[in-house]
Amino acid sequence: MTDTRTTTPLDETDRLLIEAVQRDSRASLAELGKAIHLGTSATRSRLRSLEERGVITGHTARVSAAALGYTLHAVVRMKVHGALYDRVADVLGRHPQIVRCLRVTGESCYHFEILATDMADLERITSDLARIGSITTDLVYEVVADRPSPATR
Amino acid sequence: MTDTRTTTPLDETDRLLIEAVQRDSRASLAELGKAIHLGTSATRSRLRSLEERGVITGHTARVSAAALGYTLHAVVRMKVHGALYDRVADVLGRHPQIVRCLRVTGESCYHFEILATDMADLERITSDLARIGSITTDLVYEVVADRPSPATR
DNA sequence: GCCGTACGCCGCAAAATCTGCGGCAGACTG
DNA sequence: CAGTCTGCCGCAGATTTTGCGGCGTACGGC
Repeated sequence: MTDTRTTTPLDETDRLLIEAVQRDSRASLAELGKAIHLGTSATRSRLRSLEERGVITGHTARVSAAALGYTLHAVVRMKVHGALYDRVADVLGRHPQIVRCLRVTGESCYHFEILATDMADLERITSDLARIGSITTDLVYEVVADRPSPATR
Repeated sequence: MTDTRTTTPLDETDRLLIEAVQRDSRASLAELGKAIHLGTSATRSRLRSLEERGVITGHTARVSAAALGYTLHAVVRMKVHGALYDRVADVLGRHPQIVRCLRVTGESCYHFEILATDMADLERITSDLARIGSITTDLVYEVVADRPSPATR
């Protein structure tokens, strides 16, 4: 659920800070501060504020799926059967390898991205999905781009 | 391009460390160390090793697209026309709001995820894509799940 | 069995960073 | 013009990071 509270809008400095911390979330406050031309105290208070307002929702490491042993990466589109919408959450709970799930308009009701160690592993997950909707599975050759949301106009 | 160097495989401690730093990449070495039952020195050397081996590819902040002013989130599937494959990189260069691009098997050759401030903004980008392939655009109602790759079996 | 080497972890001390707080300047209000 | 509020600075103590020496275990050669 998206938080729609109305808070102070982001100023240019906030946006620069967001881009800096998207580039390297383990950077020190001094380094982040350099990017926004502020001292460490002000940088810290802005960072805390962005976190508390829900603009920054967390700090995470980007990890190579291949290095973790996932040789397959699939995109699955699904049209849910009948009234089985609430079953989606169950499936997500059962399969942490479903790393992304979007509810969308159009022909398919859901888009999934799945990581799998091999075909059997992938089929184990897709067959579970197929119990609640009709699916189309595409394999990913290459992640061409995966980048942060642009924060500055 | 995926790095396919053969390096030492990940042990259980590496995988625990990966999960810890996926949970909070701004955590201190002491905190991360607690999760893997090691001191700060050992934690640091393992973290550095994972980074150097390309297992951890970076540390980044998760940011709410809505808070940045993106009211629309779209998924676009595209079948490239003729020999226009190399034009995809150009389009990605022109539009930072295309936050994800996957090259896939099947009917569509590419999957994109696009953030837009409004319909006009979205159309500006999709019409650029439409110049190199036939596209299908779905809007995202909700990001149901977006989580890190599972590192432990 | 016994040495030599390599690897991974510990612990230390110095440097860097974080944290909480007081103070100050500019904006806005009555 | 005084009062208040907001946002930034800078300081000092606490915490964290960093680089390095040392130790124990595993492994291979002899």
